[in-house]
Parts: sequence; C-alpha cells; structure tokens
Amino acid sequence: MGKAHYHRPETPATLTAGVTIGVLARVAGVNVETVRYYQRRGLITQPERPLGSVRRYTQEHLARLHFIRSAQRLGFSLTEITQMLRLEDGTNCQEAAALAGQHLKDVRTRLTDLTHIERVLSELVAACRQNTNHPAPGCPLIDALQYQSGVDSGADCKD
Amino acid sequence: MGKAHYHRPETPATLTAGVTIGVLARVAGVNVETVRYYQRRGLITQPERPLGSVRRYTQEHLARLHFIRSAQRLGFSLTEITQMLRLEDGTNCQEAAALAGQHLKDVRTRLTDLTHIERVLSELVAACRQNTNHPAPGCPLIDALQYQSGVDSGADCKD
DNA sequence: TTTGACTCCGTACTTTGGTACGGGATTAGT
DNA sequence: ACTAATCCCGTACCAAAGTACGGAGTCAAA
Repeated sequence: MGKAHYHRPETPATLTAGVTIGVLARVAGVNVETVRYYQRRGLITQPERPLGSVRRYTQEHLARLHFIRSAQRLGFSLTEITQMLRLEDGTNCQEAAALAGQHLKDVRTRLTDLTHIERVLSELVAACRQNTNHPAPGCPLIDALQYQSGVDSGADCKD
Repeated sequence: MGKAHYHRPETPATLTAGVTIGVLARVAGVNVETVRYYQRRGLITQPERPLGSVRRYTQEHLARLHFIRSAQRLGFSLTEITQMLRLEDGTNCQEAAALAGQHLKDVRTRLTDLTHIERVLSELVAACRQNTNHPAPGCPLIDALQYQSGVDSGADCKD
C-alpha cells in the first residue's frame, strides 16, 4: 500500500478497457500468482495477448474472481467451484442445488463433530482451570488424553 | 485379517516383553508407516536396536499412540500434540490448559463460521428447490455467488 | 533511453498427515 | 537351510490451495 513511486492508472471500479493481471489481482484482493493458478486450473479464462503485448483482463474476469471468493467463503473447494461454473448460466438451478445440497450435508457433519469437540474440550479446560491450587495431582486434560475415556468425539465415524 | 499362514505371537493386551513395529501398529490400529512418521516427527521415541536386531516397542509406545489418537479426535494438530507431550508428566496442568484453551478458541471460531455457512447455504438450497417450476428465471444460488451480497460469512476475519 | 516496475512462463517449494516404494537385513516357521 | 514375511531406512509421492523464484520480455515515466 502506497509503496509504488508511480501508479498505473488503477481504475478501481470500471476497468472497462481491460487491465493487466497485477491490477486485476489488486482490485480483486488476491495474489497475482493466485490468478495464474486459477487460470491453470481452468477457473478463469486467459485472454489473448494482443500482438506480443501483455494480456488485458475485463470485468468478467473480476466477476469470476468474486464468484470464486464468495463460494470459497461458503466452504466450497475449487473443484466444487469448477463444477458450479459449468452451470453458471443459471438455467440448471436444480443441478446447482443438488451440488450445494451435498456440500451442505458435509458442512452439517463437520458442524456436529465440531460441536462435540467444543463440549469435551471446554469441559476439560474448565476442569484444568479449577485445578489451580494443587501443584501436581494429575492434569484432567492430560489424563483424559492418556486414557481416552470420554474423549471419543465420534468424529471418525466417517460414514 | 486371517491372511497370514503363521502368526507372530500377537500379545493383544500385555505386550510386556516388547513387540515389533508391525505388531505395535496393528494393536494401535495405525499403519506401520505412520509409526515411523511419528518417530521422525519426534512424537514417539525410537527404542534402541538390540545388537543388529529389530527394535522392540513397549506399553509406553502404545500409550503414546493412544494419546496421539485421542488428541487428534479433539482436533489437535500433530504440532500441538508435540507441545502437549512436553507437558506429559501432568505437573503443568495450567500450561496444558492454556494450550487447550487457545485451541478451544480456534474451534469456537470455526464453529461460528460453519454455523453461518450452514444457514446461508441451507437458505440458498431451499430457495433453489422452490424454483422447480420455471425453467430459467435465474438461480438463487448462482446469483448469490455472482453478486456476493449476503454470502459474506465473516470467515475470513482471521483475527 | 534508461530505469524500475511489471508481465509471462515453467518449475519448484510450502503445509499437514500421512502413504508408497525399493533394496537390503532379519526373523520365524518348517 | 530355505523361504516367506517383516523390519529398516531413505526417499518419493499424495491432496489442496496456493506461494516463490528466475530469467526473459514489455511498458511507462523522466
């Protein structure tokens, strides 16, 4: 931020004429290498190079990056996002919903597991905190891990 | 299971005299390579080789493996487990609690994020499912990702 | 025109938690 | 003693989502 001595015309909102990859990345808030990586994975198209010059990116590329970031925030993997992008015209709403529904199932499983972990862990931490007075009558946390009773989270029942 | 033509004396509960890595791994329910990997990471000690023979593992190694698995079920990383193992004598209960408390904070953050994701996602899926009748009036899911309003999970507030 | 910043491209490296492979040593059953 | 199964050890590989690097080309301001 504010490190460049001169600035390229960093059209912040419009970028109508097409911008370089660096500007696109800055506007989208990602690393240049990330944009290249997405291109390699086929998540965004690579514009043609105008006669031995550098590539110019447009609004559509920025929209794609927004799409990807939004989906990532919802926990979709790049593979899942790739699948969704095949349905991007919006005419395959039910397919998209099926995809997201499967993902939602995964999210709910993780949620259940994490809830259990939170409960066990907070109980153990609380027990340790109440142990302050005595110097070494054993540690509830270490003991629980040692003898694994009640530590079973059920999280490894993957099916 | 039942594939070996002859069986090594696979002492299931006692393993007092010391067993080979393969037996240890079977009893603990992990892969042999996993045991080696833990050794490389310093999570379990490597017993001496008695005069050009193979290493023998004891109850303590099995206990370590149980400890590691229990901690993993609670979502601790191997790095965190390494730290906890330094406190394994149980005399540093408060330190252990501090470590676990930090982890608990992370767990709660993930829990909050996932809860938000679950809500947004289930709403979007429900909206898509109600969209059945019309062929192509736009897809709520795709649209939400496209224009990223309300999709913000807050999950990228890493601090 | 020079200089500094940026682009392009391929390749390699990162992290986490392991798994797989290959060749030589050892061990156990017969 | 023979043979099959293990062990040992180093190294390479896997997924995911990038990050880093190096050299050559290009571009824009002074």
